[in-house]
Amino acid sequence: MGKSTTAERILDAAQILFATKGFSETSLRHITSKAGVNLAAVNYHFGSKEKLMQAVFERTLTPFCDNLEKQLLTHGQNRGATLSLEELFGMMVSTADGVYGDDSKEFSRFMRLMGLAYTQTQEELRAFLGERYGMVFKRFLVYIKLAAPEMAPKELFWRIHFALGAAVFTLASFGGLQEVLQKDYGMSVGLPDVVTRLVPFMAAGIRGDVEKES
Amino acid sequence: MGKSTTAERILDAAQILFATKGFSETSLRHITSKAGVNLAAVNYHFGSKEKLMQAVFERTLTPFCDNLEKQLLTHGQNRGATLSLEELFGMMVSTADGVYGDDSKEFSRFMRLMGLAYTQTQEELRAFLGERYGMVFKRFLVYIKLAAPEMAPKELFWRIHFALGAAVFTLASFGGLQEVLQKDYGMSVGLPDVVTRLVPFMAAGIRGDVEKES
DNA sequence: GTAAGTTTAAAACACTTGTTTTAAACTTAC
DNA sequence: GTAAGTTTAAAACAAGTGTTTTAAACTTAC
Repeated sequence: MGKSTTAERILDAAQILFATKGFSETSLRHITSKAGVNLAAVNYHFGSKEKLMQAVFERTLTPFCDNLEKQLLTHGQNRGATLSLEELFGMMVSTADGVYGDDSKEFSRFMRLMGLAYTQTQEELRAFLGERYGMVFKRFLVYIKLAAPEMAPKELFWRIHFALGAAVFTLASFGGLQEVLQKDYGMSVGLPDVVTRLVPFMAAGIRGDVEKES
Repeated sequence: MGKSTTAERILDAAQILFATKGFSETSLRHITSKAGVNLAAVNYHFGSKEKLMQAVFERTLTPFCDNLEKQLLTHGQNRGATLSLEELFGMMVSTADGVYGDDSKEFSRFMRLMGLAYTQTQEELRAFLGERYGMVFKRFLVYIKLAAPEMAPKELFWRIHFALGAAVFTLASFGGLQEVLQKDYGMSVGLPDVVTRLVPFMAAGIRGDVEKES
């Protein structure tokens, strides 16, 4: 365990603390003390707390997006047919799996981090993520449109955000929900369990297996 | 505008600032300066920042829950048949409508506040809300269970939270999404428009018009 | 071994935070 | 008018924040 560099240990500690307590609620002194390094080291390696936050996201978001795009291109070209919604969302899940290996705890942690990035008001961080990864997101949206071609753009727009909300909200509050489920139902669940339920929910909602009653 | 009491002006300012910036990111000095009152007034009337947060939620959550329960009881007894998911969610919408009148901006703001209460790590606030409004929430869950009787409890638990996430996320970021829709699609929508799309989405997702593929 | 880069220790900086206190002024009710 | 309650002003408190600086020690590469 002594092999990791100071910068890596800072990133590890920061990722854990950010995910569990939020950004504003986590201090640099808390991070460095958990990492077992000196306070000055964080500014030496990253420059500021803001840049440290960006580095935490960059470290795992970059390989994730690279892998996802690779998968999208190959699967999109191999078969002339369009990808289904389930296949698209499943692709994201398997990509995340590939990046995180079987360390589902780290995966869960980063998912919560993504939720916080959306929910928490961190203007600079949001700008950074948008500028850096916005294109990948938009390219993914194109595939979703292809998977639901008969739907009006306006309707699809809202349904995508409904589905996105379901995912972000659930993953962001995953820890809390886990506790409730344990206490009230006496059941325990892991993140993969939830994700496999989440994907069909999103797909069904977007596809809209809804018969109008009015 | 000079009619409102000091306590009310503090609550108003706090509600707006909490909703837009989050809890930790909003200082008491920011609140009191926006409210145009003295800093000491907040501790005089509420005791602490934590109690102020609770008071903000209590002010609008209490009438909402009271009205909802009243509606649930009358509609549940009048007809022996169970209420459908669409009817249940529609009941929440009309209850919110009744409490907030046509001030859709305040409604949207409070929805975002509810989202933050779930997402943001505020242990004391979560405990307070659970203790104070947990029963109403559970009673509502019973009606949902009756509307989807054939589903496993665990599965239903998660689908409810998926649907909840879709609602909270969408309504909370309604203002931002409206802008995007206007800019990218040249379309404008009102809150009722979105709600009428949201209710079927939630109902379809929970009911689970999904065929298992594994 | 020398130089460059890294890490630590300790302290200080300027600033913000929630909270409390003091005294004076104001409002309301009886 | 007196008393109780309210609100303000201003200041201080103790604690925590991100950031910077200093000097010394350590590691690595050439």
